[in-house]
Amino acid sequence: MNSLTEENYLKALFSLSNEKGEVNVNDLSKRLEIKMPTVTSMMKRLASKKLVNYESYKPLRLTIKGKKEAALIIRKHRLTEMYLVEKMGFGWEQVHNIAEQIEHIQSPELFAKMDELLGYPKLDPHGSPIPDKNGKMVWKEYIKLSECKAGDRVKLSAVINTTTDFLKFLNSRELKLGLKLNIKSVEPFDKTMVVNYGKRMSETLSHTVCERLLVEEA
Amino acid sequence: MNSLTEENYLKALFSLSNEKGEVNVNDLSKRLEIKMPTVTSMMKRLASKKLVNYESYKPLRLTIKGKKEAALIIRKHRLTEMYLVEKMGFGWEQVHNIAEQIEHIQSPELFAKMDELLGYPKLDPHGSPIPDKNGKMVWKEYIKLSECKAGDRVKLSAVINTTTDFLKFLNSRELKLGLKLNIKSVEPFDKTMVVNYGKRMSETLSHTVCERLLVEEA
DNA sequence: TATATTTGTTAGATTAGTCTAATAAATTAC
DNA sequence: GTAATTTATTAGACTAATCTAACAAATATA
Repeated sequence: MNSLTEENYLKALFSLSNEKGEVNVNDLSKRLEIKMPTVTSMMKRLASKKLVNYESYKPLRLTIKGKKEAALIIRKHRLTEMYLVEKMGFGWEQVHNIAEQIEHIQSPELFAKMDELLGYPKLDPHGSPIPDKNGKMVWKEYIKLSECKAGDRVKLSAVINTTTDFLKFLNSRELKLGLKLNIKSVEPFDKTMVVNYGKRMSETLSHTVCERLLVEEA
Repeated sequence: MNSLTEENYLKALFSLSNEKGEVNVNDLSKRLEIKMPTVTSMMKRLASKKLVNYESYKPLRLTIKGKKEAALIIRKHRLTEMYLVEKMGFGWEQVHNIAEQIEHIQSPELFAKMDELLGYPKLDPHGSPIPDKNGKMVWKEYIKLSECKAGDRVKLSAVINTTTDFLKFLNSRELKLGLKLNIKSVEPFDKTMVVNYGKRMSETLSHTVCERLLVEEA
């Protein structure tokens, strides 16, 4: 069994690897807000548990076992978020911190029950895939809204980099998953987009926002 | 903020105090399965946080503040047990270990939501009172079934000393809270009782079982 | 390429939470 | 009322998880 701390390192390493390929001690240190020497020593510990392949001065890599354990923690996190939103009535901007704690609960029964009550969902409230019981996780092929062009009609399918403030911003504009968006124009200077959707005929979205919205063909 | 470990000491001390009045280092040591020197040093820590009144060789006493914090952890535990049973479909014998973990979650919103969804329950699935938001908790005046006599008609209102095995035993006899029991006879030799209830016309209950069943006048 | 900067490791200290061994106080038994 | 037993404390060691300071390797820059 891994400690809560070890689980947090695994999860962070897993996420960073998916985000940017090679992960350094420095990257992990910044993500976890833990000093580099501490990270180095934890990497040695996780290496001794066969969860990480660690060699001095080389990029950090999870082993197959490490990836699986990380994915199963993320599974618990995302099932919890989905449960909190779907069954308890929380908003998608409220669930991260609670799930961050509940993901460490040791009880296969609890998560099996959530899964069952939710009808075995494939995606969490932010559109991210929920890894299956074996830790398998597949992202559908989305593109960023920022990569689309004027005239495109797309469906909003996932949101990434989901800070509370960003999610509150999306709430304020009634931007929800599943929504169809029409891109009216893209400002060449700053890549700001003007879109319409639902009853909103002309909403302006900054490039920063558009980069965090994942869409597919409508 | 108290650590998970500190919370467990507070909770154990609170429960032991309610069970037997004066609590020694030795009692707490046995309850937590932690050696006495460790308990002594934790008591000094909790004393420095004004949660426990500690004097060498004297019985341990929670301060008002310590009692309140302990009761609020028990509140989270019992709300969670109730939620797991009422909203997720777990059996009363399955919820203790999950609640034991979830009681440490730091999220007033989560427990407020459980409370709301449950309709502000006063009792947990075992009939124990749920402390209110101020840590106030009142036990109704129950007596042990073992203290009743032949001919009494009583209502089963709470169960105590609820190990998983005991709760499974109750399940196997269809013994649930709210049930009306008629005491047919009490064996003077070993205090075994013969009772009937529901469709069961003659069930024999050992003294050990009867001491763990709390009843009130039917 | 030599130097400066960034990144990573080693060494050593700190705190929380645990233990065992030794000792001391309190209680119980004779 | 002394001795035996139980209970409690002190002292010292250990692991997990963190830190800072110093040094070393790798990378970027001039």
